[in-house]
Amino acid sequence: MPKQILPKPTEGELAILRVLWRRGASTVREVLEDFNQAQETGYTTVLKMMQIMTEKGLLDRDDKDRTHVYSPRVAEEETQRQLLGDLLDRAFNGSAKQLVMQALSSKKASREELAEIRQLLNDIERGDK
Amino acid sequence: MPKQILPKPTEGELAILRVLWRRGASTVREVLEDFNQAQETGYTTVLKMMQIMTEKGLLDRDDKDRTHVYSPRVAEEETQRQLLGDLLDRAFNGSAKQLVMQALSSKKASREELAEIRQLLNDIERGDK
DNA sequence: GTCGATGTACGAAACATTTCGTTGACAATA
DNA sequence: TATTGTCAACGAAATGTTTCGTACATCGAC
Repeated sequence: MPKQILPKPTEGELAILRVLWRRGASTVREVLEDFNQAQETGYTTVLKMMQIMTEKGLLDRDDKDRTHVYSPRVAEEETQRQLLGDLLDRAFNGSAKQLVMQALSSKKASREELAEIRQLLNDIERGDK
Repeated sequence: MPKQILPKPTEGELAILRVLWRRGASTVREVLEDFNQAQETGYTTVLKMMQIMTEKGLLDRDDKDRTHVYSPRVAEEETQRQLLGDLLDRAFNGSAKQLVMQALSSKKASREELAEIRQLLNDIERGDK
C-alpha cells in the first residue's frame, strides 16, 4: 500500500498549493502576501483553508514554532496528473488524443515546445508497445 | 457581440451535458435512465439540475409538449476547450507543453492516435507562426 | 508588567451544489 | 368518472466550499 489517495483539491486549495510549490514551505502570512499581489483575501481565510487542507492531508504542518510552517504533501506533477486524468474522464470520454489535440490547437506553444513534444512522441513510439 | 460567456459547468452538470451530447435532445426521464446504468439517481434530482442548467443558459428547453425536451446549448468541443483552458491556467501555469506532455506520458494513446497527433504538430509548425 | 502586533483556534455566516419530498396538473385507462 | 402513473414546479434539507468575526495566546518594545 504505497500511497494513499488524496482528495482532489478544490479551486481555492489549488491556488494555495501553487504558491507552496513555487515558494516551498511557507507560513500563512507568506502565502497571503503572495496571494494579495493579485486579489484581496483575508488572513483568517487563508489560515482556515490551510488548516482544512492539513486535515485533508494535502499539507504538512510544522508547528514547533509559534508561527507554523506549511508544506505541500502532494507533488505538483502528481496533482497535475490527477486533475488531468479527472478531466480526461469527465469531459473527453477518456480520449487522450482528443484532449491533446484540443490543447495543441487552441493554445500557444512555442516552436521549441512543439519540438519537445515531437521528441516525446518519438520516445513513446520507440519505447513501449 | 457574437457569443455570450456561459458559466463553467459543475461536475453534475457536465455529466448531464455528456448524455445530451451523446443522445441529442432528450427528456428528463431519458437522461435519468441513461444515468442509472451507472449510478442510482432520483428523477427530481435530475429534473432540478436540468432546470437550473436551463436558467444558467447551458440548456435549451422545448416545453410545447407536456414532457419537456432539453438540448445542450453549448457544443462539446467548446466546453472541452473551456475546461481545458481553465485547467491549463489553474494547474499548469499556462504551459500547454507541460499539459500535453503529462497527457501523453501518463495515458494511453494508440499508435494511430500518436500518428494523428504528430500530423497535427506538422500542420501547426508549417501553418502558423 | 503593559501594550500593540502577530499568531492560532473556533464557530458561524454566506454561498454554491446536490438531493429529494411534496404538491398539483395532466393523461391514459379501467 | 375514479384511479393510477407521469410530469413540472417548488421549497427545503444536506453537503461542501469560502469567508470572516471573535477570542485567546504569545512575543517584542516600551
